[in-house]
Amino acid sequence: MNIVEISKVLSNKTRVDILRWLKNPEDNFPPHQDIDHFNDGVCVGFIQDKSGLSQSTISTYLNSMQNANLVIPTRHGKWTYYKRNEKVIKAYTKTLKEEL
Amino acid sequence: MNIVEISKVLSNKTRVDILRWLKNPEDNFPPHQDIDHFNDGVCVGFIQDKSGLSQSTISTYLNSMQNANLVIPTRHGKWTYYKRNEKVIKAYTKTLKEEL
DNA sequence: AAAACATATCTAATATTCTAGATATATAAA
DNA sequence: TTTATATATCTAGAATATTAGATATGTTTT
Repeated sequence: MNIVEISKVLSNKTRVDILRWLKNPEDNFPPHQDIDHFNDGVCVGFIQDKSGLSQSTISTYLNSMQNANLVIPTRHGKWTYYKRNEKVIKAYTKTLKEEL
Repeated sequence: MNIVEISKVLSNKTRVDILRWLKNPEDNFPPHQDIDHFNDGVCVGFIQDKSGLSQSTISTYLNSMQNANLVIPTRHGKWTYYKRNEKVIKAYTKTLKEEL
């Protein structure tokens, strides 16, 4: 858990938005077609649509968020679903509260 | 209190270090000459020495931290002292814990 | 008033980030 | 096995961040 690396992720509004959207997928995204739940998170396409940015940009963002261990990807067929890594997110906010 | 702006400040190791040093000035800096306390924080020169970066760089950093309301400057004679803005720092960590 | 000192601002070179289009890869469908 | 679809990666131009030297400003000292 790296404060500077995670802070870099959070220094962009869209990436903060994505983390927030993923907190309540039911409220922020339409239901998936192939699976009837958000257990593994939300597919890239939905996140892209909601953000309004390009596919490659969102893929890059999600990759950086994954490198910082803020999200966890799961492949289902041709889709990749991303969900929050609550453990790391909690560790980060805890560390900030204690050490900042 | 702007999450993205504050996260930008925290996305640099030196700036995070500065905030931490300012938490315990007595432990991290030599005593000031003209005033015998750290009530208004630490002068720029000490922070510069400790960081190892140039005067202009540290001044720029402190300015960005001030713009994000993370630190409060006070002028004493020819020195500028910077101290943490605990109110904003706390608001930030609280918001992150609740909303992230 | 001049010199010295601390800090801020200006300027510029280099590095990094942002962002999208093009292309590659992986999977599913026809 | 060709075609379509979803996502990842590559490439590159524009924007922003990093950083320091030079210079300006404000303050104190002589």
